[in-house]
Amino acid sequence: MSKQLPLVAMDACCSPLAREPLTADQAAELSKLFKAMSDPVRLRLLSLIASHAGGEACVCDLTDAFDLTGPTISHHLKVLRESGLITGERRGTWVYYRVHPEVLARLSAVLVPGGAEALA
Amino acid sequence: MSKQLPLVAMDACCSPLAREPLTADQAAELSKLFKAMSDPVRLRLLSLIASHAGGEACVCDLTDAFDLTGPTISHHLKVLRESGLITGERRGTWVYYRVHPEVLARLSAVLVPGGAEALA
DNA sequence: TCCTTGAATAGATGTCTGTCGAAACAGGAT
DNA sequence: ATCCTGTTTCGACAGACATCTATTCAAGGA
Repeated sequence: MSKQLPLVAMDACCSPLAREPLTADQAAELSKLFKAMSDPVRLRLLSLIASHAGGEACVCDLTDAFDLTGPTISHHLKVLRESGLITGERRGTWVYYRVHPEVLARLSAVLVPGGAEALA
Repeated sequence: MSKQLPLVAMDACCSPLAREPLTADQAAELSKLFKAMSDPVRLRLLSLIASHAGGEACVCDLTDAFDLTGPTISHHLKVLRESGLITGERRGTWVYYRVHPEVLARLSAVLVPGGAEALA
């Protein structure tokens, strides 16, 4: 549980969608992030974690918010983790997740012209 | 070809992901947009259209940029159209597409805390 | 009118993905 | 050591999706 840092969105980051055509590689990288967020459950998970007090939430909190089994939630968390959007850390019995705000920020910047400057 | 205006992203728009948990409905709407952008080809199409001179591109320009058949490109354009991200207009022989920048902007705003203000 | 070209639709197919139940793993408590 | 609870992994299955070929529709030009 240590190699899922923001490997993505580092080079495919800073050129807004509308400034010049994405290369195939950039598009492939970005699409992974969007795909991770293309599921309603994962979006709510992301939002639950991001908006939770202290910036982190334990899996137990998350599971209760859905009519889904534990394994399904765990699967979605894994997708978010492997996309670099969140990280999970085990502390004792529970596992706590927190978001990587930089990744969200970069993604946000890609969508709007001049969005890259907002990161500086 | 007229009812695919920004039906989405109008009410699920303005509360950043990290401020409060998304409702199931908001997540469902947003996920449609992200799903539309979760394909590399569609991302490149979006970028090609958005960055094209005059803010619009005809299908013929787009098709040449990929090793894909016409119907496949047409399919992807339809997905983007039905998600409200682009609109298409026929002028004579060719069909021209352009993006809806507001939708991209709202999406961008959802991702970052305080992003909603950037729209005002 | 007919033919040609650009674009969309229809149908088919192989792959990916969201979900589940069952089982395995990790820590703490008894 | 043994159980109990929280979390992840495994295997399976139904539905969704990207792509293709063949066909159809739209608009001009001969």
